Amino acid sequence: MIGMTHAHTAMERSRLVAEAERLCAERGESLTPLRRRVLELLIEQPGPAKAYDLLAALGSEAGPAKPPTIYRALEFLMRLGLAHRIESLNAFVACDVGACARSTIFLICDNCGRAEEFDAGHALVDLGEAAAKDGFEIRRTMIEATGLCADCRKAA
Amino acid sequence: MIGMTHAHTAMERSRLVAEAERLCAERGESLTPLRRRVLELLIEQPGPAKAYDLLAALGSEAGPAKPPTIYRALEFLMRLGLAHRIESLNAFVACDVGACARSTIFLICDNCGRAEEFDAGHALVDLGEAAAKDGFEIRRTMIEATGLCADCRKAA
DNA sequence: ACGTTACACGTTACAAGATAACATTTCAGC
DNA sequence: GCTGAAATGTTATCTTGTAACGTGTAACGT
Ligand SMILES: [Zn+2]
Ligand SMILES: [Zn+2]
Ligand SMILES: [Zn+2]
Ligand SMILES: [Zn+2]
Repeated sequence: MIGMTHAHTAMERSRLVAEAERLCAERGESLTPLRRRVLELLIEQPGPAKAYDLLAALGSEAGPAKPPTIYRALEFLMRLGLAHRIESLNAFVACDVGACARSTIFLICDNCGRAEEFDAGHALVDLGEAAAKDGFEIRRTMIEATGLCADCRKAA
Repeated sequence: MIGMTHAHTAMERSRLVAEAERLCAERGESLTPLRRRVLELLIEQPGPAKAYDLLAALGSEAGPAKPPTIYRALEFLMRLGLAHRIESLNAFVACDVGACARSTIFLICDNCGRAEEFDAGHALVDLGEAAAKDGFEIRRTMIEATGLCADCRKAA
């Protein structure tokens, strides 16, 4: 179900979309109406969105859109770093910090289901160095931590 | 396809299984023939194994086993930390370092597909501290990094 | 203007991954 | 032997993701 609450203010939302426009222009890619609509849907979500829920939300009177529609749009957005896939949830989120192409860190609340995109400072560097000692060259790192968010901790 | 090569020597394999026996005894859980067989299958794999490939490998003349069979065994093994799920691959591996229940780090080679379980030292601690500053209490962390393993780097 | 190419998007069909619900077996403890 | 809990078997279904091919459209060189 695609909810009514919003994770971002209207101002933040338009900032994110404007930022996406700028990035696409810079890269010579086009943020078509469909892609833009999917990005907006993602931004409006209070938390990670499932592909088939997005499909339903995209749909018209003619019924929900077909799977390739949404997966292609998501692939595009992810290629530019405008959206991320949360592997442990099979769900997608709009990038909250500005087009991370290589590595992402999410803190996922077990209680409310929200996913907070996070900048871990040195954690990534340390991991890269540790892996290098082992001969492994990291290209991309995905970190998904689960636990309790600040709000849910207060509530409990 | 479940291959013929082995990621572990026979000695390592029996050590891992013996370790699993010990852990189950300690926890009052039982490593039934089925669960043990699935663990052995995982250990024999050269890399992450897909659930349906394990099913086929489990199968008898009566055809492949049914999905719940393998998913239940995997759930058990994962609950004890004897197996891990690699989210970005929808695949499973035997634990290589001894029953990690809370957090795992994998280095996944884009070229050969192998997944190396890894101990990242301070990376996890740093992440936990950084998240705590944000009010988030981490319970479990999953890290999946992709890149080139030492072998594939040499080959290239 | 015309064909060509590249790209986005539509549509159908299917593959792959996972679980719900209920039946059956097994075996320890009474 | 009976009973209850845990493990396993079985059927059906659900969710998630892709392959393959067709259609529309705009830019490009001729
Ligand atoms: Zn991001
Ligand atoms: Zn929460
Ligand atoms: Zn482990
Ligand atoms: Zn490799």
